[in-house]
Amino acid sequence: MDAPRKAARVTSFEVAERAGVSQPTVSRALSGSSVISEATREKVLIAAKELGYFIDERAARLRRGHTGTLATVVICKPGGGARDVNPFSYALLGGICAAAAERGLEVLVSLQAEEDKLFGHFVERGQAEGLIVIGTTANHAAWDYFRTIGETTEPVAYWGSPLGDLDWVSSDNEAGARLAAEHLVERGCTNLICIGSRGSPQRQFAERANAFLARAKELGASADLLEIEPGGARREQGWLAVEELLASETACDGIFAVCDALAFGVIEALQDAGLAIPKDIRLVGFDAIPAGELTNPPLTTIEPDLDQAGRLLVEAVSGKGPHPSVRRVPVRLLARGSA
Amino acid sequence: MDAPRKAARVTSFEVAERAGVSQPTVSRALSGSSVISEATREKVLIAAKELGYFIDERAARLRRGHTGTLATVVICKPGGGARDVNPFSYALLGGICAAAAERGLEVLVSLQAEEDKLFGHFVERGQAEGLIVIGTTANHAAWDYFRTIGETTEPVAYWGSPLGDLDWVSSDNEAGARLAAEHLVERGCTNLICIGSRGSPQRQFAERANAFLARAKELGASADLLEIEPGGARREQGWLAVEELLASETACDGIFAVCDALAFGVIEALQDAGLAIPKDIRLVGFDAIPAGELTNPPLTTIEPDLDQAGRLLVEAVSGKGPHPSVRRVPVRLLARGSA
DNA sequence: CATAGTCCTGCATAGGTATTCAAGTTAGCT
DNA sequence: AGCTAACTTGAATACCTATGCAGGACTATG
Repeated sequence: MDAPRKAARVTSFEVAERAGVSQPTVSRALSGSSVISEATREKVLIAAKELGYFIDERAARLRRGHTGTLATVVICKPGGGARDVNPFSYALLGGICAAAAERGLEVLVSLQAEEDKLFGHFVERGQAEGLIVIGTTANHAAWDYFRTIGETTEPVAYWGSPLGDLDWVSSDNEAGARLAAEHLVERGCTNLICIGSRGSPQRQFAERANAFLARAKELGASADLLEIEPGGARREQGWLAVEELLASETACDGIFAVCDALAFGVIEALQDAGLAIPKDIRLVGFDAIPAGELTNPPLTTIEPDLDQAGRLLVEAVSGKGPHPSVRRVPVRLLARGSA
Repeated sequence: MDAPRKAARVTSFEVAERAGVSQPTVSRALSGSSVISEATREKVLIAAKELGYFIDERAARLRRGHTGTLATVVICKPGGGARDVNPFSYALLGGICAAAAERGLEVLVSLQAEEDKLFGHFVERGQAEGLIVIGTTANHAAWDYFRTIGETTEPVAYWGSPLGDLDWVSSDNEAGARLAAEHLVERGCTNLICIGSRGSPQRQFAERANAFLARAKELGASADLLEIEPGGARREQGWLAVEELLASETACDGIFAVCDALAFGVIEALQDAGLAIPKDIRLVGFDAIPAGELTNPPLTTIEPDLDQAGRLLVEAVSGKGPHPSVRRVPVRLLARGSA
């Protein structure tokens, strides 16, 4: 009873016939780049519009041999899946999409936690020319898998790879951490605590922590690391860290949390303890996720240039040459209320 | 000097040769569904693994005639682009991805604000079988465009379409708004204000506002609408609405903001005015975006079941029949601190 | 042993575009 | 007018897989 909804595709042959030219001419007229007389192109464009013709990307890509598409895998937390993604990953995804659009590339996004059929293989299956891997570093299995992928010759770029000698892009963690230290010291803090981790797989966190501690000491402040349990950076961990800090009665008037998610927990814990931010303790985060505006006080944080980040990632997988390198995205201090 | 990195693709013919069978047999062995002896399948799988063979999706899709892919367009704010997306859209995207994965579908995501080459046309160009449109309703040009798309025979589903008689899915706005009214009245509020809009294109907001006002009055409370400027639902608008409310000296002990983003502005404005939440005024939002946990107090809100939302959207574009309908996603009240 | 039936595999082809190669046309120049 | 060069177009084909169809091998049954 149901009439078949799929109208047969309009092909370039039909357009050609209507325009009174050959199929290759249609192809050339529409791809635009080729040498085609303006009159002919006009005819073809009109015929195409009249027939409602659209290039069949399936065929075009097969023939062309490439797709103009860039796959982005957002590694999710093992349990949570696509519903529990760090807002920073989404912000970064925005930067990637913007950069890809600048270059006329499409973006195929996969939010995945467990390995399965859909997990990667975009490049091998000819669906994309490059692969960008972002997301939580806490999913070891996923990172192991994508490390393997990257060790083949495929163009893969990682945001903050936790291991291997692969191309990866990240915020300029050291510069950001130094900015945080300087900001706190300038505002009179003398006893600083860095809440973070030096252990794998949080390589980025280690960079931030080390640079913060070094710069703080350089500036004459005392500075210690309060180590969180490695693997993931969640609000609860920030909360627990402050619990520990207060229990130990360590002197502290300034805290640097190596990522905003931790900082959110810090705010909560400090307020639970009746401490005022920034009066009693100043706080700086890292990542500048938008939700940082909502806390009370709003979170002062280090903001990476995500447009630049997107560009570097896209460039890394679009470029031809085998140039393994680590690229740093510039950061700035985003002063809001907490420090 | 650079050796060409692109190794020529391994084709099914090469696998066939190595396995001592024909190309069609390879195809059948790998697609799995067909009738192939176990011994032959084994041989083929081994040969494929040895050669590092992957199906060329470009060719497979051309031959097959479909792609197993679902395009999702996130409509962005005209100026902001991919970097200024409502967190709710991302949460919804998570639900869509999860639902698509359940069905073995891939998701092609496009974050776009301006109409250009990449703006849609996924289905027409044979890149996807269905199109899901989500995102801000404030981008009129974009919605106009996608309304046109939807009026052709293509399978398109919208989240909260502002116009037309198209398939669309949304939260159960009326049920949610009633829950909000009941919650506030149960807690003793008698003078309620709804901050929202009844005007197009925010059809969802109108549903929420109307249902809230009706239910509140049903319960014997006074309830009025404080209309915001239509188009977009931003924090600043919530802030301005409270300004206006306070200036008018309207009695008010409970506020329902038709979306969380507005509610964030409400919190800020109330606190600026020295009013305590929930002591002086109770507040309920709508959407349950994760950032609502961070405000002080955390935002009580209406939470739609986004897994269900994803499933409905995916189902709407995967299904065959032309069944224009509006589907409602169940909601629940997420009681946090603000009411 | 013959025949029907079942199961598996190979042959041939379609799917729609981009590109190579060659041919046709027109313009430019002496 | 004659020749060359530049420009434009068409014919044929490759890209790689999935599938309709037919045929071959093998089993079971009479």
